[in-house]
Amino acid sequence: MLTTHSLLERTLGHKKRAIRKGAILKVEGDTSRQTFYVREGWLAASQSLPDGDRQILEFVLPGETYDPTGADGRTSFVKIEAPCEAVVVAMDTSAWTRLLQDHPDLWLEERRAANAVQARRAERMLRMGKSSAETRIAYVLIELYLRLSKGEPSEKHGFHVPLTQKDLGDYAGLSSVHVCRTLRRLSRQGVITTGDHMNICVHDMSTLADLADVDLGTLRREIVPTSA
Amino acid sequence: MLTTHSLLERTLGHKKRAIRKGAILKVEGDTSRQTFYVREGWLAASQSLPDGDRQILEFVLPGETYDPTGADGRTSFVKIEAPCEAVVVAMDTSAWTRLLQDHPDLWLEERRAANAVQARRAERMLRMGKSSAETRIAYVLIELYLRLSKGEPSEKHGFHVPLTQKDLGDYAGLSSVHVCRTLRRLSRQGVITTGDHMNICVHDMSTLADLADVDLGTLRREIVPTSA
DNA sequence: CGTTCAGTTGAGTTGCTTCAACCCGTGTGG
DNA sequence: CCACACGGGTTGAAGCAACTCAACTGAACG
Repeated sequence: MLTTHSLLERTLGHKKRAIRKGAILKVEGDTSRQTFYVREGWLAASQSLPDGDRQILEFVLPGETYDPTGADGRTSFVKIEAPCEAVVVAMDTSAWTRLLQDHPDLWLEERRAANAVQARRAERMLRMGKSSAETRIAYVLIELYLRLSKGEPSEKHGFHVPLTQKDLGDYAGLSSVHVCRTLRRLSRQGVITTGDHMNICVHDMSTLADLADVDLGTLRREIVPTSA
Repeated sequence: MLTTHSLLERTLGHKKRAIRKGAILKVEGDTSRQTFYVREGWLAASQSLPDGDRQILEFVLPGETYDPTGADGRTSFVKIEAPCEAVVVAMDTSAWTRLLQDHPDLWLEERRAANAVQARRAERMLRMGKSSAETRIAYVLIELYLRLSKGEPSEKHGFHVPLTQKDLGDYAGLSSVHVCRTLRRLSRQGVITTGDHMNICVHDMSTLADLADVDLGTLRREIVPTSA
């Protein structure tokens, strides 16, 4: 089975670039038509209001690609930055598109990944529109956990989130102060513990799932692309 | 130029179905793998919380297609309903996918449409996360106006929204009561007037754009697919 | 040892929600 | 033909969740 990963490792691996924390890979409104593939670390795709408020639309995790092209096929309207150190491959979108058209397997895989992105945004929007801060944070933690553990459930449910609480707030639609309060409340309830630098350990996954209004199995099938 | 519209009108037109207002075309979690093409009227793709709260993710307008497939390639996790009378073509997603692979033009067109969907969700999420009710409503009105007028700016800026205020609220992330208050405020300010059954007329598009934190030209290029 | 950056916590404010009442146009059945 | 119910819109009042502002802590770093 040809996967995005194996193909890119073979053919484009030499183009990889190390990215510093806080680096901006692409600004809103430029026309360079790049598609990004993340090998290590995370990227954040965000959009901002004139007053500077930022909404993070998507985190791009290791092994994922992100094509920020807008509806005119030329311009990208999102900003892409690195919330932590990362290693990425930046490739020309038209080359990438040709590659996809030549490899139906790959195309299907990317189509599913795109569906997963849609589904994640949908779930997050649902909670941004209708749910409390506790539900939003619980959902975001579960989403990240599922994506990071890619269907291989670990025993400890511990994972590292290489983000500040401000970043997390910009993803969940909350202020950093309220992210802090909400994490503290979850931790006081014994659902999670937080370690240094946003190391999060989930102690009671089923309570967290309840808080997030989520069925774990269903959500996994919905938002984590299956390579099957 | 082969377009989705012309192709579907020729080959699939006979499969069209008339849909009654309030009809549910697809429930959350089914596996029927249908892609919808809307000829007349609107469809709404929504997702709900266990307690019944609903978030409308996308309106599907005449001439648009919508594929609700999730990340596992089988199941759809969104509900699709008709907020008003509609005429749609429901086709098998795998047939549709084959069609796309056989027609690169079509594929590109749909890819751009998908990019536009992403961009619209991004803009809406940005405002749901960071903006006031006034901004959210102003944005939604402009989004719908741009999509309905498809790059052909009309003089009068009047258009019909076949939705209840509850529907609009479920789209913008507000209660129906607050949608009402916000529309009244906009109308008191002279920016819009509202007629019977949600006939909306924008009198001061530039003020509305300011309220929405939007640049009209940029937004059009971003969220309205170009057939060029 | 001072500075900076992220997290934590308290106090006060506000914007949106909920609840509830009322209006109006439409449909419907006695 | 009138009575009534119903759905959707409008408005007021009250409550609360999340925000802002601000002060403090601790860790990291030159």
